Order: sequence, then structure tokens, then C-alpha cells
Amino acid sequence: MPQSPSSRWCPTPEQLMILEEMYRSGVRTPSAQQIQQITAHLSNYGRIEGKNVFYWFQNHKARERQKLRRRLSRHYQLLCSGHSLPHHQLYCMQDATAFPQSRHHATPTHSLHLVLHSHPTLFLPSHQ
Amino acid sequence: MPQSPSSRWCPTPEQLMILEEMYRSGVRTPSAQQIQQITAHLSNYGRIEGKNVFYWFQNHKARERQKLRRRLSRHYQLLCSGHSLPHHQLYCMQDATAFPQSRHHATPTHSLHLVLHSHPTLFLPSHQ
DNA sequence: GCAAATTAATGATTTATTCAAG
DNA sequence: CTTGAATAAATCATTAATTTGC
Repeated sequence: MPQSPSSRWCPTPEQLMILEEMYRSGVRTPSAQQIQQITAHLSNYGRIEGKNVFYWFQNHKARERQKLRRRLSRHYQLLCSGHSLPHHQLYCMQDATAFPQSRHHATPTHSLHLVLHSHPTLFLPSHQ
Repeated sequence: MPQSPSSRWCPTPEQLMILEEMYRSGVRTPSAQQIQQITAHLSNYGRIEGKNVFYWFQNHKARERQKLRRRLSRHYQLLCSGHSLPHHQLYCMQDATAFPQSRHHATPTHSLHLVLHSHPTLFLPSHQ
């Protein structure tokens, strides 16, 4: 079975990479002309039509936003649900209990200060 | 000498099985709380810290995705290798690439967008 | 069989993104 | 326009598998 006559466009990896690269470099809602150029370029890698490009950017933009919103709301739930401390302190507590290597006493102000200055991943004991 | 001071965490088989089972059942980017719980549970089977759990899920997720992508592109290569669909009938899309930047008047992107949004079939070359 | 040498896996770091708040 | 928060991608580095010659 060479190919079932799929009713909808299916991007090849090359097409997908190019589209993602364009998105990464700022393209969000390409104009009609841009869409036509993009389509022409991508058709070197497989069948594609303008509407596919149009829909791809629409969907990708929407889904990126969705992802971000889900992440945000999940974290807000975490932060707001009850007594739990924010990530920073949770991980500090955990590291402290599991690994007493760094034995700086927890002066509240200082540990908080350290926590606030730690980096996004929060797991890196030695950083930058 | 109990153990050579290994510089990095090395999961025990039990720990690995549990982590993989969690991943299989949907855990991808566990929250701080989840990481705490998982770490507490896994430390019954050997030394482990929160950051190890965090890194494990990061890496595992990324590498599973990698595997999938490689499989996909190999699949595509196979599909396309026999096909040699060089260049389709180049619809009016292609011609459109050569379109001189419609320099009549700068059509505002927004109105263009609206038009496209209501009629994506405008990008269809000939039909449907 | 057994280590040294080489390769494959994978833990840990760094870098580049994302959206949206300020 | 800049920055905060949270990754995901890319990369570095070390451990485990394995290959190889003896």
C-alpha cells in the first residue's frame, strides 16, 4: 500500500522543520503573499497547498498559547492550593533532607535570599 | 571503602522500573510536589534526590520524542524514496511566488487576515 | 576469559524558545 | 521593549555495554 488517499495534508519532517523554524523566527500570521511563497518553497519537499500553511500557523500559534496557559494554571493551582511552598523552597527542602552536603543553616532571610536568586531550574547547586 | 564516589546518580533497577511505569502512565513534567513524593518513594530503593527525578523526566521525555521523530522521518524517507514525485503540477501558487510584491497599496495585514480567515479556500489552486 | 579500547546510553548543564506582565 | 517564569533543545560529560586482541 503505497499511500492511502489521505484526505488531509500530512507534513513531511522537512516541511515541519521549516515551518517551525519560521515560527521560531517570528512568523505568526503570514500574509497571503507570504503564504504563497512559503507554499512554493515547501512544495519542494512534498505536496502542500496554501491553506495547509495558513491552517498550520493558525493551529500552531493557538496550541503554543494553550500549552503555556495550561502550564501557568497548573502552577497557579500549585502555588495557591493551601500551605505548600513555591517550587524554590520545596526543592530546597528536598535537597536539604536528601543531601546534607551544603550545610548552611537556614537563617530564614538568607535561605529565602538564596532561593530567590537561584535559577529557573532550581535544581542546579552550582550554576553560572 | 564502601563505594567509589560516583559523580552522578545511577538509578537502581527498581527505581528505573518505577520511573518508567510512571512515564508510561502519563507522567511527563511532574510538579514540585509530585517530584517530592516520587523521590520519597524511590529513596526506599537507593539514594536519590529531587533533581535526579527532575532530570530523569526531562531527559526521558526529550529522548522519547527524539526516537519518535527519527522513526517518523525514516518512514517518510521510505515512502518518498520510491515515489519521486518531483514537482507537481505547479498550481497558481507557484506563479504567485513570482508575483511582484503587490505594490499597489499596502494591504493592511489585518484585513487580509480577516479575508483569509473567512475564506481559506482562497488558497486552493483549482478546486475544493 | 579478561582488560584495554571503543561505542552507545544517559545523567547533568547550558542555551534558546515561548507568552505575557510590567 | 524588557523581563519573569518555565521549559525544551542542544550540548557536555560520565557511566555502561560492547568489541577486540591476546
